[in-house]
Amino acid sequence: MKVVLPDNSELELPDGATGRDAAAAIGPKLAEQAVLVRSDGHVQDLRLPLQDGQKIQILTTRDKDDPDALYVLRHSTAHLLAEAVRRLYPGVKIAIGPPIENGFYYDFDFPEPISEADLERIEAELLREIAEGREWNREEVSREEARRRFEAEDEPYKVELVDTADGDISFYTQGDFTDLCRGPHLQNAAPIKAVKLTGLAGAYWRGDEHNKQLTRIYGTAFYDQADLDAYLERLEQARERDHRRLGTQLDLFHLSEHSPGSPFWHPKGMVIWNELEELRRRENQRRSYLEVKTPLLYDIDTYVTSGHYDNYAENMFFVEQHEDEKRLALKPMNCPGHMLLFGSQLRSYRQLPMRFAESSTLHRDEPSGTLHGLLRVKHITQDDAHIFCAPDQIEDEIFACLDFASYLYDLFGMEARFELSTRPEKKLGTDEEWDFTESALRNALDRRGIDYLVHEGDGAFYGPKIDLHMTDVLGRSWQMGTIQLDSQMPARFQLAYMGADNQEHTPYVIHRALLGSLERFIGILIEHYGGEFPFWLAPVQLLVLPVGADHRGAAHALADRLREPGYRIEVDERDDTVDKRIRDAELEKIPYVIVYGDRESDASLAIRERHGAQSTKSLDELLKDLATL
RNA sequence: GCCGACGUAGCUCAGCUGGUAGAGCACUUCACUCGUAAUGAAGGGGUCCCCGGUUCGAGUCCGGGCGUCGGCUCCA
Repeated sequence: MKVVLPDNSELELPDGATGRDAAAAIGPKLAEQAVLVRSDGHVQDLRLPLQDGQKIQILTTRDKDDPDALYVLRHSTAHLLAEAVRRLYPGVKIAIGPPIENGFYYDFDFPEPISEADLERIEAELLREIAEGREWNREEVSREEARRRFEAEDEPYKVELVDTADGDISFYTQGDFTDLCRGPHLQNAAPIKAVKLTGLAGAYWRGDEHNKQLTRIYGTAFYDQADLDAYLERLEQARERDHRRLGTQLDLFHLSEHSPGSPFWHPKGMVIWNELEELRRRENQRRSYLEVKTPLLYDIDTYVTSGHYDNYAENMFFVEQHEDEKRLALKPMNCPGHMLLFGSQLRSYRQLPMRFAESSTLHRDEPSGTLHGLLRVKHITQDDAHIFCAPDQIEDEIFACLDFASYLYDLFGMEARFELSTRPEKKLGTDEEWDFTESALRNALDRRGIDYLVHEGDGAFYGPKIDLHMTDVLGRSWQMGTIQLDSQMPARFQLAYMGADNQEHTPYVIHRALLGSLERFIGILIEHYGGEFPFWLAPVQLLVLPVGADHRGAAHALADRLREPGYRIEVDERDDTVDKRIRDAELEKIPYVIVYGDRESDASLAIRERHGAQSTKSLDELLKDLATL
């Protein structure tokens, strides 16, 4: 048989030859360094036979940055971790240990809890294994055989995995440790040149909080110590951009135990907030949204009608009342208020689509342990809107929302990921209704030319949705905007509009927030820009820096001239050196510094941009240039 | 909510096996009046997260609570 190599040459091999045989046929060095076979984008274990005519690429330890090569390396390291843990902690049960982005983990059920201090000795044991040398052997076994072996070893999690695994079952063995695994794996442990155990966490078996919580050990591995060092260095740099750090450094906001999950916005942070609010208001207005304001508190009956009382009560804040008063709760979402507003008058089909926009404050009592800087808060302000429309208007309205969202994210140079979630198992409405609403969303996405992921079964019980996701500086994904189609809530509130047929009809409603919560959006925005906001968002846009005390008067006069058209400008007349004040302006990430001394006049200003680029401009030129930003 | 860690000056952090708290930056004052990333000196500043316990004595040890961080689950 023949296989095709990356340069399109053909390699003649005996029938049944494996990837390793192919590597050996090419050269002994390649055979030694090979880590896996890649074929049409799929990874394949070196130990598996090749097919006649198969196109193959043999990855080696030299492909040290290749994601597939790293994946295999880390997968094998996870097995070594399990071997080490089992040796050090008799009675431990092993669960599952896959490679993940940037590393791997393995889940264990320890007889006694362990703490981070244990990681050190586990890591030492793991390194010892590598130094000692390990080779992996692959074998295929029957389901019965696999089950028998894990039962004999008293590994209940593995037994469960065998029972639910589909396809053939394979085992990988290194040293005296055998694990159920699909592979592929390294030939031996020699290529693992750098390992670090990075963390310890609880994780529910099979990701279900009703199951037992296991102990997860995270780690990472590389083909080269320098790559591990570089990775840790990158992590350190990412922390520099963390919005929590920058929020303090740039004096934008702070969080306090006096009100967990509710940011205190400082004057400079508020500038960004207000600019976003202005953007929201202006763009909503351009798209015929109608701004409204609805109450923060509602009686329980309202939440019973909306369904929040039954489905969301544990996330809501209830207000203590005098005994003779109605019980009230803070709104966790704007929809009930907008339903009541729509229902307060008789509506005609001629008014549809009717788009109510509001960005008032929402409160959600998030589970402790889930709060996270600005990215997960209890005090939420969405750029929210509810669009009431007739069935034949849904697709166009969804399209317009998608278009609007793309406009906003483009404005910031952000790339959001779009994700469509379809009907869940527990749902209201018929399959025909879901067919109709899901296809409206898909059509709108396709028409707008948006690539999207599909999460089958992840929709809300009342309708399908499209979510927008962004990634924070540490690689974690956060939901930003959401566009949800709902046929249930209008009916629950008995909303109706008079149709052309003089009959009452129930409108559909689209719940949509595009930036999502302003708190979260600003958090992501801070990290996106690393604190270096574009001119229009910068809390302080220009700083005038008088060289000596004699120049203070002129500096203030200049600042007044620039403040007039609305620019945010400050004068730094502290008794410090120019160097010192330049440095502070740089740390504050102010876009423009104007140094003003004996050499300057309105006809000739010394402008310094962030990072040091200098130029000379007249005041008129400067004003003209700023107007284009 | 769950697992693990952490909580010391405005910020970043040090404080060994228990003996009554420290640095850098920031702040104030003084001198210097300065040309594109830190001028020098002096000074002020702390219920060591909270409550309880052990102890002659707790920032340090133990228990509980609150908050934060890394994950899990859940969510914008």
